Amino acid sequence: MRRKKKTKSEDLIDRRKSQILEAAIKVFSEKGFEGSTTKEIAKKARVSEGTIFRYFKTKKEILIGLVNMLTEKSMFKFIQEVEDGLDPSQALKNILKLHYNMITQNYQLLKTIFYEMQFHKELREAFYKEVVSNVLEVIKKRIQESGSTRDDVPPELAAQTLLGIFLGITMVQTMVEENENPLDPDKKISLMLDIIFNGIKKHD
Amino acid sequence: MRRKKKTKSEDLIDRRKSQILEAAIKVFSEKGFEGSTTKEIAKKARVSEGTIFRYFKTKKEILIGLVNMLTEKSMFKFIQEVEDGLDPSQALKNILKLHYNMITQNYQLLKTIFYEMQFHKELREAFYKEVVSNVLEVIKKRIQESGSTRDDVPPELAAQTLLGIFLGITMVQTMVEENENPLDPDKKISLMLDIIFNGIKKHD
Amino acid sequence: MRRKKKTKSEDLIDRRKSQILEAAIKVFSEKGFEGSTTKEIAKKARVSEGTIFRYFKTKKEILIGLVNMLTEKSMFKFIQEVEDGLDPSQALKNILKLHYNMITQNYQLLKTIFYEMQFHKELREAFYKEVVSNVLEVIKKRIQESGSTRDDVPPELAAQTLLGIFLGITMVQTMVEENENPLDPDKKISLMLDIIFNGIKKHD
Amino acid sequence: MRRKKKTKSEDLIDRRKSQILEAAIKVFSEKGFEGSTTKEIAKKARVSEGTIFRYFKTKKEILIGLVNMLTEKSMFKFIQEVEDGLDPSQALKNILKLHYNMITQNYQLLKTIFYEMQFHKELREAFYKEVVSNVLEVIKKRIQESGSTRDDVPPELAAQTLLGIFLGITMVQTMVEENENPLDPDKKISLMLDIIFNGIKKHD
DNA sequence: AATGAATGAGTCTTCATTCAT
DNA sequence: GATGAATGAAGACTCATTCAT
Repeated sequence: MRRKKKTKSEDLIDRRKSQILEAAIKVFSEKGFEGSTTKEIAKKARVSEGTIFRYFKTKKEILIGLVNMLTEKSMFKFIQEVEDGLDPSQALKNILKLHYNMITQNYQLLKTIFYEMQFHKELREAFYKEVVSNVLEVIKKRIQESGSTRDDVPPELAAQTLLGIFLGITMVQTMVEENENPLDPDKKISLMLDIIFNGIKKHD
Repeated sequence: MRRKKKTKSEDLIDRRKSQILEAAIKVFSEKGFEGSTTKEIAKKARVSEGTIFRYFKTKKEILIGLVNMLTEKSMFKFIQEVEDGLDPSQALKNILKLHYNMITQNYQLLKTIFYEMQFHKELREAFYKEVVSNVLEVIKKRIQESGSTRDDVPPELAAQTLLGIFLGITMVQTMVEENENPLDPDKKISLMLDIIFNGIKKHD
Repeated sequence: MRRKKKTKSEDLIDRRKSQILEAAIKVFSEKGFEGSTTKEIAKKARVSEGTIFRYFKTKKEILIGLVNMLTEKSMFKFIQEVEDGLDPSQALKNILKLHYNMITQNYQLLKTIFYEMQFHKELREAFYKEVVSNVLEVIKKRIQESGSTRDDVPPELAAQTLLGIFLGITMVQTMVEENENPLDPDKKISLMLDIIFNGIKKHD
Repeated sequence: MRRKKKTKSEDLIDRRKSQILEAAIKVFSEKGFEGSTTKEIAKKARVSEGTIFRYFKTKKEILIGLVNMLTEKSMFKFIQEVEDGLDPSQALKNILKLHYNMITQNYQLLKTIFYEMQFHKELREAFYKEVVSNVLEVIKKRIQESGSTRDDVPPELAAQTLLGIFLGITMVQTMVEENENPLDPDKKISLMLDIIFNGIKKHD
């Protein structure tokens, strides 16, 4: 109960925090963590610099707040909401498709978070606890229950591989596309999924 | 001949540059680009701060110098030196194994380079020209000449996928391993390769 | 009305700016532009170094701000306020006397501005637009309307000559006086004016 | 004797010094004292930076060396060499014409010297002793012996005025010409001289 | 609670000067 | 004597954080 009931002032606090975090997403996405200034975040959030420090003790805390927001705003949660009844490989495809979009859409921010994780233990822990472990768990479950994966692949590794594949591919593609001509996103994702499921080897 | 013969002073310059770059690798790897100071690099390189700027006009140039070093020191070149006669999938495995080690060993630095690429065009271009395009080319060639890949997978995509898979997996594993127990690297890579070739789907 | 009414914060800004500019006058006058440090200006203005850069984006802007201050504080404007009814040569004398004092009082600063103008286009333009052109215009007008100058002297040249004479004489006198004994300023200016009007040639 | 006889090595020293000073003239003229680097002077003089400091203890000494060179190279001496028999006012005109050219030609350098004099006593003294006092003396003498100047003008002041007039006019003209169209130099100097001799007042 | 002016530690970078070769 | 690599002090400028209003 308590969880859901909030006093007015708590509400206000949350609103202010969100306001700041929304602004931070944009600024961090565009300029990275170090490249962003609290001044700019304040401006974009239409509050004063002082206010920011009322709600977040330090600049770093804003970034951590962002990670928490990611899950609260269920950017990742939806992964668990894919319907259950589906053909497993199709379900996985759906998951991955959504996942792909999410990563694509929040690519800049995620990159910043991923990067800064190296330097800030709190951030690393928050991100792992809030995001990674969930994602891995879901994927793992899906793979297992689909029953269609090879027996010699431990589900953990499969899940990690899957997540890594998506992250990495997205990164590389972003890089490549700036220099070469981009492929049709839909075709691209289909092919990637096909590769993941069937491998690149020719089967006769 | 002339190419290889260097004057004493050229040698010295190179040595100093290396000295600074080696230090920069450590510092950048540990603290990232923005988090590093030229002062600390100087200290670790056991030269004065002024000396750094004799050899690199700006801090950013150090990072670019690092990218060039990566190729010059043939961290990536070896890819082309894998013997030709091998069974193609085995050759690819060898390549990837080496590649994997390289990425693992320089993971922190690569992450920094990848990340900063967003903000520095020169770096982006240098890295793409020196590293990415080469890697992609080699992988593509290998995949093609192996003749064993599916016809419906464009080699470019396959190559990109491969590169991305390795980068992404490495990232995820680094994250995961900090929180869980690491797997045996050899087994891990074998499995990953297997996945890449054969996919995760069960074949009967 | 509105023009003159300033909000409190505008007032404060102006006060801070003035505070810094006053300090800058002293420091620049004493040590020149390059010889001055923002640190010293800050100290003399009793603000932190950071504050300086709140009000002036760069050190150079302080110098430009000084030029604007010169006119805003009507150090030069008064030239136009000399009464009109006077005997023209007397009016000019008054003008020049005031001018002389102003130049003398701000000699060091003016020298710095003059000098740095070589290297900073913005400064050159600001100074020319704000000061020189005005001065020249006024002097020219006065000379013309006095009707008492020779017809073969183009007013522009006469005006330039006048301005130059004062600047140059002030410079030389400053130099000379350090080594020899100074003359009575009033006598000096009278004589100079006389020379300018009547020339150095003996007329019988 | 000793004065004129120089050992070989003294000769060499002088040559090196000249070499450096010639370079310094160019660099200082273009970039001012603070804006110039010993590195650039060294480069232009085709010596190493270290060599510069063999011949001049400090950068400032180069500037002082330049002042001495000015007189030694008789940039100002010629003033005394104007023929004696001439009509006095014509002689003065010649002097001033030469003077004018000299100032014009070395304007940039002189400006730098003038400016830096404020901050360096040694320089100020050197310049006054070597240059100013000479010039003043000559002009004064000329004015006096011409017998054609007004009795109420003390020769010192007349001389100072003259020198100041030329310096100042040159400065102003340089400034003005950048913004407006330049006058024909010959006409300009004639007019200026005329003004100096006859004043700007109309004589009937 | 909110503001935004003020702070000052910390950054990259420059350059006169020194010194080993 | 000459070199030019190395030094390190010093400078302009930035920005997270604080605090008086």
